[in-house]
Amino acid sequence: MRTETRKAASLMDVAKLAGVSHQTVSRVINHSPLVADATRTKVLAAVTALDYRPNRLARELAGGTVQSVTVLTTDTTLYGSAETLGGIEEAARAAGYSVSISVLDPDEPYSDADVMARLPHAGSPAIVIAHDDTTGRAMRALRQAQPNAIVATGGEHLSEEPDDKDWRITLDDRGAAARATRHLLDLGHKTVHHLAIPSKAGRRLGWSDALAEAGREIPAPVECGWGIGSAYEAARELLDDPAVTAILCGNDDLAFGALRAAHLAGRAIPGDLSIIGFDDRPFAAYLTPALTTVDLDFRGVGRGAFELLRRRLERRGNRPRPAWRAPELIVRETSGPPDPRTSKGA
Amino acid sequence: MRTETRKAASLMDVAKLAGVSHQTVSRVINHSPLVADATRTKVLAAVTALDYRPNRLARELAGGTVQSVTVLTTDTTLYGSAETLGGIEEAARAAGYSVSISVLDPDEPYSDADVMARLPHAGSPAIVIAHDDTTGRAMRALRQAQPNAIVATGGEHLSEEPDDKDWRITLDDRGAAARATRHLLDLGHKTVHHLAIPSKAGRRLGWSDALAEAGREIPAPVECGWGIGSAYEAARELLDDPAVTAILCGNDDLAFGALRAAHLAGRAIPGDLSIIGFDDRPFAAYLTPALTTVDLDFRGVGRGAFELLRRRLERRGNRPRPAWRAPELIVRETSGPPDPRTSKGA
DNA sequence: CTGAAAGCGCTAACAA
DNA sequence: TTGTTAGCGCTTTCAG
Repeated sequence: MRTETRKAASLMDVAKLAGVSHQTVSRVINHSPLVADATRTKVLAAVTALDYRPNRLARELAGGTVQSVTVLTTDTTLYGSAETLGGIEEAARAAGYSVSISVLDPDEPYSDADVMARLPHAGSPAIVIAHDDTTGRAMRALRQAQPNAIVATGGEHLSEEPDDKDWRITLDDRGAAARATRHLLDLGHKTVHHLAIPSKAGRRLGWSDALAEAGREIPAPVECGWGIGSAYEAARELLDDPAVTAILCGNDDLAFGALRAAHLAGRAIPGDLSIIGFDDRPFAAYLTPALTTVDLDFRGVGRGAFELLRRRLERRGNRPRPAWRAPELIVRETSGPPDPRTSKGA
Repeated sequence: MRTETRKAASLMDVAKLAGVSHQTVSRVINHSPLVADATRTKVLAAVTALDYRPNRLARELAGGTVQSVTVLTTDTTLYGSAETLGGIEEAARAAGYSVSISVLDPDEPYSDADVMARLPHAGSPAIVIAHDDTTGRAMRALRQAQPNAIVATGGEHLSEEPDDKDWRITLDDRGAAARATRHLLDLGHKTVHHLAIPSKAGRRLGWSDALAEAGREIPAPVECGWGIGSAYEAARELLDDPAVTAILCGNDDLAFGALRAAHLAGRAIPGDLSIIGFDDRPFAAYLTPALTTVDLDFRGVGRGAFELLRRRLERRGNRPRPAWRAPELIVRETSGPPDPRTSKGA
């Protein structure tokens, strides 16, 4: 049997037991060097005896010391978000910060005030994982209200501010998309189609960049959701056209759906159809055939975002140097030269 | 241009501007009925003018009113965890609570104190998403220290306490595993093999329950990790034995890996091999062939966990009645009768 | 209906 | 090296 409901010990309780002032206890807790060893020992004993643990709330309130971040996103399940969140949490915990999350409904038209209301108090630090319109808007709202306490990740398109780099972390998915598209072109495809995620992200831009640069026809991108199902439907339609020999997908889930549609349409991969995804999720290597895709280091970006935020808050140093992997095309089995015998159309 | 660094307005500021005491402002904010309409109007005007937003920290400190939960888990990426977290957040936000997360390393041998240190202060409420040894241990540590402020989800096996139901939410994955196994047996399989997730969860028990009940041979379960890769390796080995005609997998990722291995081994599905997963993740329906699996309502469980916690904290009512879907076997294309022509062995 | 006083648990600034 | 006095922004309790 344990003592169940005894109130938690406070600084005062420890001070009394140790026969010192509460301030001295505070010093010990905070590793101040200005405490005599003997005193420290006494205090520490009392701390142990009472199983004292500092109260984070009181600490933050009194000190004005921020030790927590709120992360705003629209989905805890979306791969990129989940990984980014994991990275933030990892770095935050290592630095002694706590992290709260608040998820926004992608379909809700939040006002600036709505967004602000998600924070524990005015001016409290936040990181927004920006990847769609809603999170983009949230980012801008926070950016206006508390320039110093906000950092965002993802979605290049979501801001036009030039000093962007001081408070945002982005992955160069635009460049990566261009490289992936060129890879397909180099393989001999006449053009590349695009299944787009709801985010009007760099991927879409990079894709058209590469096509334009190569002087190829730029087909209309097909708007999909985030999920497999939407890509499956979209691809079914797209594949009615035998001239479609290559598809760049906005993420691995879309590629997954496209793969399924291709299979059902009797298209051989990569002979009849090449498919490239984005994210390099764990399943990508285990699809049949294994998916060519772009590795995106969301976890690293999450860590970087936290570091950037911390530096702004603590006003020391400046932007951390990137400690995450740059996007990289992982060529596997779903991309290859178009089979001349099967290019029925065009 | 906005005013960038002006300190946030406090209750006092509002009070001054409205010409009332800060106490009255507090009443207005908290919707106390004991305020004259005229006063309320004045106050509200001041609130708007100053863009006042209450400080959650101060509120909790002063009132002793808890408005936040900490969620403990080992992985933000694992499907079950991510969904459960989403459910908790959803319910928590609706109730005006904030949610923090803290992730534990599955390989770290945490002491009870380590676990407690993850909370903002002694006695603060927590929900642990328990699905492996580490989270199970964390659950027990918290359970001892603050019986009223903790609720856990998942992993039936992780506790032996009989009054369990008062502070835990579990899904009957044991029963579901038994049903899935029987489904396979009914289809004509002699026995069913099992690819096990690291959690010694009900799934494993249900599987052996059903086999024992039917008087069949119970093969040794194959220990896998959480991921596709581990199942792929395990299945490759398992499939060397032609007598293996049915595999129940601990989750959909494992089923995914097994599917890939089966494909490479030249096994026709479901003719040569039946595979069943767990979770009914979005991709399950889009695998080729589509995966037979068990729908598990993690999100609902997350919501339920929060509700249960809240009731304990607010000491009102009792256990909420389950508002989540019971596990259900979704039969798709990977389960079928063994093809007599191909049962080379046994 | 409203205000004044006290205090949540802690840190900061100063004094001793 | 230590203690004292404020006060963070709010809620609670008690008087008016």
